[in-house]
Amino acid sequence: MRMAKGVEWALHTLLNLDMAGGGPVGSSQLAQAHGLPAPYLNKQLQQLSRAGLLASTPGPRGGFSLTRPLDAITLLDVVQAIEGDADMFQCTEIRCCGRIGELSPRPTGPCPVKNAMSRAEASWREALAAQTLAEIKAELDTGPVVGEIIRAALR
Amino acid sequence: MRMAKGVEWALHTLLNLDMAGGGPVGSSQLAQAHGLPAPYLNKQLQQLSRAGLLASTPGPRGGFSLTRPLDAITLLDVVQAIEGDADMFQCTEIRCCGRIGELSPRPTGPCPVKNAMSRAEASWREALAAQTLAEIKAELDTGPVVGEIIRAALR
DNA sequence: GGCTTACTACTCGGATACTGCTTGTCCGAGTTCAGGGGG
DNA sequence: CCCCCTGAACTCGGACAAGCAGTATCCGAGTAGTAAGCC
Repeated sequence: MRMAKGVEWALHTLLNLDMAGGGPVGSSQLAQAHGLPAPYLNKQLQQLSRAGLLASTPGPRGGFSLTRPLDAITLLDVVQAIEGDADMFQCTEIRCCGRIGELSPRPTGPCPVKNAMSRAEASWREALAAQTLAEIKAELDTGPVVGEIIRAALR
Repeated sequence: MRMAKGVEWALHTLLNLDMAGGGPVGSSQLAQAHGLPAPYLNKQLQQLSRAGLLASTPGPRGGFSLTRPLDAITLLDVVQAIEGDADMFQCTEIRCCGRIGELSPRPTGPCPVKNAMSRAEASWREALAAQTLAEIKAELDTGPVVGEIIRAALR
């Protein structure tokens, strides 16, 4: 149950894109900024694009750009864009299989085990949705110099 | 980011063991109860045993038995026993790599991205720790007949 | 000199191999029980 | 009749393959910019 690395990459890349100043930035430059494999980062950015977080402009001087400010992007948006929105606990209804399944009457209500796990998962998603990238940027930002450095790294 | 099936298997098996009445039950019988592959379920039960949730008795008439009542077992105990206690978001400190890492001074505090993800994960763990298996059993239990059926399935 | 047009270079986008982990399986060490033999 | 011993069967425990999702990579489609040719 390890989260994909792409989530970490996407989060840092989104923060960098905000610093870049709005213009489109190519995936190779974004990859160089953190020493990531460019083609694979590109794949993740495409998923962010499909989710509506990024806009992609083809051609020279093209690249990816944010579609909305950081305070309108939550951690949940990014996680769902990269990982998908499937539950991490997937009930396979084993209560209906095997000898117990044969001997018991078919259950009517939903599986209580699944319910309990879903409740916990919901509070995780809630916490993710409560965090915007703007808040993270505020923790990260130590001065105007940082912006200059990132803009230089993305050149 | 899919949770291992072993968690679902372990949860149902723990509930069944409680119904069985305290005596040790072999892994093959527990597997037959839900139509699961016996050797692999055995592997999971060993992990529960190492975590202290189960006691294993070897030899004929041996098997696994609960070490404490269901109201002293939380979902978190089971998840940690099967999945391990590693964070699902693992920060690889990419902020220190690539051009940004070279141009920026080495950061002093912890990574804000990691902090934010850890906060969400903590609330997930909190929710897991707040749910005991006894509560799930209460939702599941529809009458004294069910206990009879499960005891019959484990014979 | 200005406009059109063809070309080039650069971007994204999806299709294609590779790796590590989850899943599934097997066989050996240890223990209890049962049965037979002896006292 | 009771006790001891030997054997066998059954259990857990860890070591060994297979499948699949995540990881990494490559090449093609499309577009903007540019430069040359023509009016």
